[in-house]
Amino acid sequence: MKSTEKIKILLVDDHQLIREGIASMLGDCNDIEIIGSVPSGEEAINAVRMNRPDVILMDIMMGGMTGIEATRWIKGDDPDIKVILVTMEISKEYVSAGITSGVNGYLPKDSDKKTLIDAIYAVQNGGHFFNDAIMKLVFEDFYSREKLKNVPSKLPHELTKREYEILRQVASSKSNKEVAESLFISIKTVETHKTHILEKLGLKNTTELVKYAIKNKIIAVDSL
Amino acid sequence: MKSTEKIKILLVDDHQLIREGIASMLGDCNDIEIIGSVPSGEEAINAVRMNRPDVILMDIMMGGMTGIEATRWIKGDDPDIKVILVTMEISKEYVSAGITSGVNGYLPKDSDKKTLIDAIYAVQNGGHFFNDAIMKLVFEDFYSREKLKNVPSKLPHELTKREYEILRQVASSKSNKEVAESLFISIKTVETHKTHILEKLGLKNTTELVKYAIKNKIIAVDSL
DNA sequence: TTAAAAATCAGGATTTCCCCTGAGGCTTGC
DNA sequence: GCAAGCCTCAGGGGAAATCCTGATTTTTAA
Repeated sequence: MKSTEKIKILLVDDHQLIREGIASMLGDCNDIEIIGSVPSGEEAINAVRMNRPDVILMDIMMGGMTGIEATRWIKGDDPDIKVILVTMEISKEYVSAGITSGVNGYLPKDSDKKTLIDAIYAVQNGGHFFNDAIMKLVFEDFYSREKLKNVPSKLPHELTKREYEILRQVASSKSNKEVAESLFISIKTVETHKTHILEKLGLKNTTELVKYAIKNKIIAVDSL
Repeated sequence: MKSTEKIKILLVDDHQLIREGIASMLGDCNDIEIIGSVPSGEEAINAVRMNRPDVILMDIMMGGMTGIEATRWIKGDDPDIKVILVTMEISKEYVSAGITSGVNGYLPKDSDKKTLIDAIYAVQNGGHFFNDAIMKLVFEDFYSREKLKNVPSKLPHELTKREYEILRQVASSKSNKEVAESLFISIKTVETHKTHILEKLGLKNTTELVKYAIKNKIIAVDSL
């Protein structure tokens, strides 16, 4: 990039207030130009095709497509476009997923102006930018993983042992029939158990049951 | 620990100069008492059995036994004794090895007095202490590993935008009917899309689709 | 001991899912 | 223009899931 050219920024966030806040933060910066401001990942993808930005500042949690998903899409079209994810709360899962999808930076929404501009310059120059809180988060995750190798997971006995067994199998994408065969019981019994499980946990259907199982570490997500 | 009792420290380093340097740093601290000062890991283990310290400040690289090895021994006898490793240079291997063997803190030798005392208090209160350089080191390692994961994949857009929209909604536990209503299209269309999605992604049914969506951060697990 | 909870199963009704074939309209790229 | 891909919809059918009521046996807990 020639030094005379401004860094072109695209803002993506479903809250207009946030977008305008960032825009005003960057307003008096001579080297930076905001070329677009859209409220969703879908529109971001379109905007990028219309007018290619250098750096995208994007929220993670948005109405439709997540920032992660949009990043993957955009990077698929043009890997040289830099993406900085901006988020309310930082969570380890999203940091690592973000890095895997190729984001170049990660900022909390309460970052100050200097941090924001530093981040933009850093990614524009081919580097990456993750603030201390995020590095700390990744470290804490590393620490707990290294330290807590063999800790037996305990979970509240909301469900009976049998129900728990059914839950695990159903969440592993087995059909009622397959579960029945695997446990040598009737399909009708499986159905009854399943009804009880959904009742007890306040869930609607099997898909919510899968999410419950993943959330509570009853099954692993990578089992695919 | 009663607040009237001092924190009992054991110093372990094969350089007497270092031990005395640390001792003098902690000399005027009323809450801290140095109960021992030994030049090797072996002697540290003996010293611990004679007179139990609360916190051990130990060098990593020593003549015989390393600080890592000594930590493992000591923690095997009494896991409640806190260990802070002190080192000349930081290296990723030693940080991770240290954490695995249960150290509670990790300091470079050029730490100032305040940092040293902060670290002692932190581990004494059940926490851990790793300075910024070490967290950064771990993060950079994490970053490069995560980023490498992405390089070979480089997968094209497997799904169309519409299919992603369907996928997102289905994975959010909506029924075909609900998805159809939300998008103002026919249930039959939703079914067609869904069939295509399952085909393209090599999935069996809706539960696997949910897991795929979670794994790829298309939906969040905590949306329950 | 007795009551409650858990685990098992059935019949029947209704809905939803999944798959198949086929097809019309639409935009995009060559 | 024309092929290709995408989005839309339909009919039909089999499989599966969901929901209901009701029941028996075993296990657990009060």
